[in-house]
Amino acid sequence: MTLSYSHAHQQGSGTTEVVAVLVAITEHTARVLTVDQGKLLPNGPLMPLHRSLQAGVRQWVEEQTQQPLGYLEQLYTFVDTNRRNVDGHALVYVSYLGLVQETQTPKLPSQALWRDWYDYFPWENHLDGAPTIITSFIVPALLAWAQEADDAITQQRRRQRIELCWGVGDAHVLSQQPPSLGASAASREQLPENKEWVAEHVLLRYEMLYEAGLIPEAPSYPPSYLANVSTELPKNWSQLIGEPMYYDHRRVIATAISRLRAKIEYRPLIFGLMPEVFTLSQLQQSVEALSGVRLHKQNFRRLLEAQNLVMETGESSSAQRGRPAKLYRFRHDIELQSLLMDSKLPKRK
Amino acid sequence: MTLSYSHAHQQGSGTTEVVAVLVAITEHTARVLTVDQGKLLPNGPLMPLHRSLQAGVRQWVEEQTQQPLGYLEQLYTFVDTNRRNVDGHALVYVSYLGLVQETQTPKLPSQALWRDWYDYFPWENHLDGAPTIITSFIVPALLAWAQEADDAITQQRRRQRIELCWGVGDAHVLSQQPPSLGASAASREQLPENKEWVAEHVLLRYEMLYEAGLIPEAPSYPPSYLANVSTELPKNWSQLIGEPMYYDHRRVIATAISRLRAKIEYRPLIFGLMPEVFTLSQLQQSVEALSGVRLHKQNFRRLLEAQNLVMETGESSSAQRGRPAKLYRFRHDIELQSLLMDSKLPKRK
DNA sequence: TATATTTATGCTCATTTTGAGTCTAATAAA
DNA sequence: TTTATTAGACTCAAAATGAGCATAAATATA
Repeated sequence: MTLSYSHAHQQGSGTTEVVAVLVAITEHTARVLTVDQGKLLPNGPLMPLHRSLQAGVRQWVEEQTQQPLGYLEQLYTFVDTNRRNVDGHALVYVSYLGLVQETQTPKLPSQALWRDWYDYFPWENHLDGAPTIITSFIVPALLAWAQEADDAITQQRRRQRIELCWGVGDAHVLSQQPPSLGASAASREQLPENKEWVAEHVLLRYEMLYEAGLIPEAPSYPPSYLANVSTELPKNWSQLIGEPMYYDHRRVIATAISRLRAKIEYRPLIFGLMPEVFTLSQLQQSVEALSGVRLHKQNFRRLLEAQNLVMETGESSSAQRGRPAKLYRFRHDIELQSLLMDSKLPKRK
Repeated sequence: MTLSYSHAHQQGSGTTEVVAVLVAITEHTARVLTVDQGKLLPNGPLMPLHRSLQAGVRQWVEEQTQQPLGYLEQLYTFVDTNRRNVDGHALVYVSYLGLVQETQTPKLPSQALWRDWYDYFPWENHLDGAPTIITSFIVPALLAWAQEADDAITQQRRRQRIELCWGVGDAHVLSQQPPSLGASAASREQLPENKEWVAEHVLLRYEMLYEAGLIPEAPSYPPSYLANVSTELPKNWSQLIGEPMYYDHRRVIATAISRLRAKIEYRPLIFGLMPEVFTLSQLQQSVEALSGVRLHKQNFRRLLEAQNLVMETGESSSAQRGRPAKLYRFRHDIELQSLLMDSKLPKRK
């Protein structure tokens, strides 16, 4: 692991760093801003001159990325015991989620780069259905990991976790359930009867892969237990499993996506990512880009209308092929309400 | 402000501290564990030997309070620029929420003390209806604060915030709306028509009081703007507004209550606060103690049943006066599911 | 020009969830 | 035995949800 310019400061006396996950949506794609060839998030030490953590984040982000950032929210605080200051104190880093409007993407410095966030989490993109990698490789590998546990209770618990996190059908099925009595009826029930995919469990899924040693950042990667069972990682596993990052920055992104996907369901955060005017379809596509799943169009509109968050501009857009869409803007007069009010989104289509 | 034993360590080179809000429910009352005469939360510096933040919290809490703690979750990270180490770095403190089971309350050291959390937030207890202090003092004082703003827009925004945070009737009413055309119909609508009290907005409410300079911790306390208007704080304001704490520890508790009230709606956190066996009424009372509002009994039970989180023990309890209640215990076989599954609670009665 | 294709938008309908009420059961205290 | 009190079963209307059909207004293509 090479030390990049952006964290060469770790030699000093400070032990606190801020790290930002900046999110924007361009071309219907959710992106995060990275530095150092996509291997790091914008970051910097908290310094005595900073009057708050937010101030520290804003200063470093603007310096490293020339990006004006609007909404900013604290995510989580990590400790990295592998990086210590001169006194032996471990590095503490406080992560933030920031939202950037599509239009506000000016000249970036050479080190900064917007990356599709699914480059880091390929399994989280269900816009065109569930990725095949889940059922073909991830779940089998995880089941091997479950089987590798010492006691039967841990094994069962791991299988349950796999089931709930990855929305796969009965874990019993996948873990060789003995053929039951009513053969015909039973085999019907053993069809790939998928459970629910919960979009906001991004962090749980990442942490499970990490724990199982299936991603390069994990200390136990590559996993040794696969040798004991019939499962095997494919040759191109390192591509399939997404791009690795330095330190735990990929986990920080997972935290950000989780938070964003969860919060967008009941707070109109999407405000912070849209341009001034937009069509309802664009709005929906943006939400879909974040959540990674398709939504039911009519219900999406019904909910929007009920919440009274947007207003027609009177104009319409013929940018697309079919019938021109009305243009809308957010109602800034209810800005404050929107921060407090619950505002739900429809379930997936 | 006196320096207590528990933070005499601030002279060293470390800049990171952990602070814990430990919550327990005893006698149907939600309590937090405090040290230093109820003026501080258990806290301690993060040291090089700690392998994680959690480890640091557990070590300090157990040392200062002899309290075994189960569930532990990170809350928020603050910076205190008033406290700095020898190198001039501001103190960073990471706060945690911990849940303690009622039964596990052993001998406390002399400095540790369980306190009713509504001692610090009297306005948050709506178990016997909305406290009179809200409409009689808090809201009038806040409206005076709104009026004190420079421009009309800020004034209106503040009134909106007050309305949404405190569930008071139309801000128009309280802020002298000009008499409308249909006098009789209008006066009807201007009755104390209460809006919704949102239990989980604890932090927003605390921060508004802080911003308005109405609580002792605020730098601008006591507020000067009250002289300009007819409103006046009562003599015993300092008692009415709850007990102050050192630093921002009261804000940390507000953060904890907010998180707990919000999360209990969709995660069965209440697990971590109950004894092994309990009646459904006890369970409901515990939830009510946390949320500060009464719940609809029948709907509470319906929801519990739907989620299948508890099972009958077969026995029943005649501890109370009326009909004996069946005893239940949590289903530990679905422990993991419960961490993931959504589990909602009914709205208030 | 006619027709298929796209996209936007309005409307319906069955089902589930929610809020709130009534009624019965089983005990202790009076 | 009566009364107060708490537990717990059942009902019902209103609202929210998930999923579909139908129509409108444009573009692309035959």
